[in-house]
Amino acid sequence: MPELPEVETIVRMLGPHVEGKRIESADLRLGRMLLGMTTVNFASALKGQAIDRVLRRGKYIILELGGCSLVIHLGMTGQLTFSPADYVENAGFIRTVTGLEKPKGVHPVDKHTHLILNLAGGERVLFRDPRTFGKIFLVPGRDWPLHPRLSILGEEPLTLRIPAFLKRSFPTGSARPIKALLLDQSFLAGVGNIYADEALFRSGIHPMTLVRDLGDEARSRLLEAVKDVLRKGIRNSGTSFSDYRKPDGTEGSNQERLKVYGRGGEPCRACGTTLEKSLVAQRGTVHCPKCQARARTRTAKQAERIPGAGPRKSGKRAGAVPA
DNA sequence: AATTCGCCCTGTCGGC
DNA sequence: TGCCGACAGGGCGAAT
Repeated sequence: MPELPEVETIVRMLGPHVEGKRIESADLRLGRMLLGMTTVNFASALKGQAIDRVLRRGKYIILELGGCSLVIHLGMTGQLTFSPADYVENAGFIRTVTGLEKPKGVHPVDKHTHLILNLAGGERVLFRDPRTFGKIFLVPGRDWPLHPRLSILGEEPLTLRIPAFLKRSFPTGSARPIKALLLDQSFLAGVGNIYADEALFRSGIHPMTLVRDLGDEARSRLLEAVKDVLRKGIRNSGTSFSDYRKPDGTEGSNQERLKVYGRGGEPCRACGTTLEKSLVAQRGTVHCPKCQARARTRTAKQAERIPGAGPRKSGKRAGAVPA
C-alpha cells in the first residue's frame, strides 16, 4: 500500500520525466475514480495543460498544471507509471527498441488502467489500480491545500520539529491505541500500516498502548522512529509488498528490510521471539511481544512506585531495540 | 466530542 | 481442478 515513502519515490522519479511537458489528452476510463465532476469535463479541463510541478502532500500526489491541480490518491493498490515514447504494447508484451520483452517494467494498459495522460511524442502517464480504492480529483489553480481531503491533513513527518510538535499537536488524555493515532492522517500525514508497525517496533512500543499512557520520552522516541523508518523507506525506493511499483514499473526494496510488517509468526530479527499478529484499529498488526512490552496503565505505574517493587529483571529498556 | 464500525473493491490464497 | 470464503486495507460517513 503506497504510503509516504512510496508516494515520495513516485514524485521524485516521475517529476523529471513530466515537468514542463504538456498533456495532449486525458483518457479517464473508470468514472467512479473521479470525484466532483464528470469524465467529459475532466478531459476537457486537462487538455492542453502544461505540467508545471509534481509534488506530494501526505499520501497524495499533486500535479500542478497551468490552470488547475490534478490530485491523485493511490489507495491500496494504485500505480502511477511513466511509459516512454518507445514503449509499444503487444499482446501483453512490451516492444522496446531492443525487441519484444516480458513486461517487467511498466505494466501494459489493461482493465485496471483507469487514467491515461497522453503527453507529446507518445509519452504517457498511466494510473493503474486493481482494487480501485484510489481517487482522482481536480482543484482550481494551486488551491489544493484548501481541498477538504487535504486541508484536514496533519504535519509532514519528514520536516517535523519534534519538541514543538509534542507540545502543540500530540493529544493528551486520549484513550486511543497509539497505533490508531499513527494511522490518523490528521495527526501525521503519510503514515500507513506498514510504517506504523515498523516505527512502533523501532521505538519498542506496544501498538495497543493508550496514547495517554505514553510518557514524553516515549512519545519523542516514537516520533524519531517514524522519521527514521520513513527516511529508510525512501532510501530503499519504497516497500513493494504487493502492488506498489516505481514509475518505471520496477519494485522498491524496502520489503526486504522490514522488521515486523508481514512477518507474523516469524522470529523477531532482534531477539528471536515469535512475532505476534493481531488486530489493532481494524488493521492487521504485527509486533514483538518481547521487544514491545505491553503497555502499563497509569494505575500499574503507580503500583510500581511502592518501595521495594522494582522494575522488571532485564536491565534493558523496551526501547533499546537495535536498528 | 471522541472513537469505532461498516463499507467500498478485486486479486490471491488456503482448504476441501 | 475448481469452487468458495477469508483476507488485504485507506478513508469516509454512519453509528455508538
